[in-house]
Amino acid sequence: MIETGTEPESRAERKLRTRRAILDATLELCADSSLAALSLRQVAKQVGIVPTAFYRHFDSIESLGLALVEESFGSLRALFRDVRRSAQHDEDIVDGSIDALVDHVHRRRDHFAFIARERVAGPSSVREAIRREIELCERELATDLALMTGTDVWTSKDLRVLSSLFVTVLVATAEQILSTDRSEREEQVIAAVRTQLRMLLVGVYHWRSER
Amino acid sequence: MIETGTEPESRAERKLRTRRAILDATLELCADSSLAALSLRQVAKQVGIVPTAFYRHFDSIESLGLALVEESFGSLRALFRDVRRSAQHDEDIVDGSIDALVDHVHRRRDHFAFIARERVAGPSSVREAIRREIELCERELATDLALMTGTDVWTSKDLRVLSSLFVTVLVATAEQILSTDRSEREEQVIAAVRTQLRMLLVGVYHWRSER
DNA sequence: TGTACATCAGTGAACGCGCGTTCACTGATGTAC
DNA sequence: TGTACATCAGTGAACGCGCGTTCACTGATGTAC
Repeated sequence: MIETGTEPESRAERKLRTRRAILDATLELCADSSLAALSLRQVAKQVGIVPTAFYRHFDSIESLGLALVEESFGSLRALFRDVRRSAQHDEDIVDGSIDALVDHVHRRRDHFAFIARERVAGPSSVREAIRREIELCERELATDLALMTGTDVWTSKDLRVLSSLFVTVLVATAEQILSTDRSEREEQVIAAVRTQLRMLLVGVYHWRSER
Repeated sequence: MIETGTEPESRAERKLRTRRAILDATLELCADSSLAALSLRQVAKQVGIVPTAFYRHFDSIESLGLALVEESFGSLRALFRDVRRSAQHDEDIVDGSIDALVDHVHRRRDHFAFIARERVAGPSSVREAIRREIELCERELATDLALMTGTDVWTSKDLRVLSSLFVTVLVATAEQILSTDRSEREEQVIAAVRTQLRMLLVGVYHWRSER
């Protein structure tokens, strides 16, 4: 088979491209409102297909939401990987983690905004899916923390509780960065979080688990 | 004027009662979906008035949302008052604060659920109003903390940052309690938060502000 | 106290609009021979 | 390679429905005299 300059697109490829366009259009529209307030027709219009063509890709807006949860947690896992990496290599764990967080929120603002919103306002199946993913992140972080601390001082239960607190602070910080328009204000948010994590680390340093 | 057994209701009183019914109906309907997904007609139907009568009380669903923010922060301020009281009188600040939080979330579940959701998913004016109220809470808490700690050790800036961290944890805890259906799971959440606050307090105890 | 008029919370018909979903279809792409 | 048929992403008309908002209204309550 002789290859011509422009590759013809197969049917499967075209379908994937449309699916991609639906996901992107939904993220874009969700920047303003929540999934629950989004209509199938709005999405179709944004994509440039007829409303009924939507059904070739998703059953409903809700199942589209579940697909977006899966996709968005790609970004979040990448963030956690970077935070972990910074904890191992950087001289300052706090600054490294915050830099990673800020960087990821800026780069995939759409994913973070989607998760932040649908985490509390989405359809219950979407909320549950997000809750599950966040718990997974907490467990992974607890495993990493176990390697960094002595198990003689920290029980696995306390590690789990600590990692949950870290995740809470990270989520809250991401939300604050998202709702911050002026970059001057963002500097303040970052400085505040830096201090908060330092306070927390002082507590961690002196903590002894009851056993 | 001779008083009869059943007091006749004045026009103003009736109007207030309908307004109350609209606010209650909205809180009830918001338990399932967000304000943005709520229609004026659904609210009117729940109240038992004709859709157009809604306009006698509110311009739009959005201004109704702003009224609910104001009302809901009545509950939250009461919570903060109780947390403050427990901090002064109880032998254990952490347990006292958590008890107050759990109690308030149970008693005004509707208000807390409304704020938790609309804080991120509501119309932008509602989000801003909630943001403002939460900042107010943080400032009040910082003032209280100033009385409890020596200002020689804590700068006012650090107190503000610390109170922001406390509020973040309280908000996250309220959200977790709200999304917890089984009471067994709630016990776990409470136990985890208790440990988290203790870790944080250890940090606070050893903290020295840079100056 | 009685009367005449003003106020205004709530009514009900009507409007044009966007919604999700159905259905039969088109025509390019893929496959079997 | 050529042909005949199958697949299926996307089309377009149509449906009944709930939406926000307009408008003229009703009739009980309130007020001025």
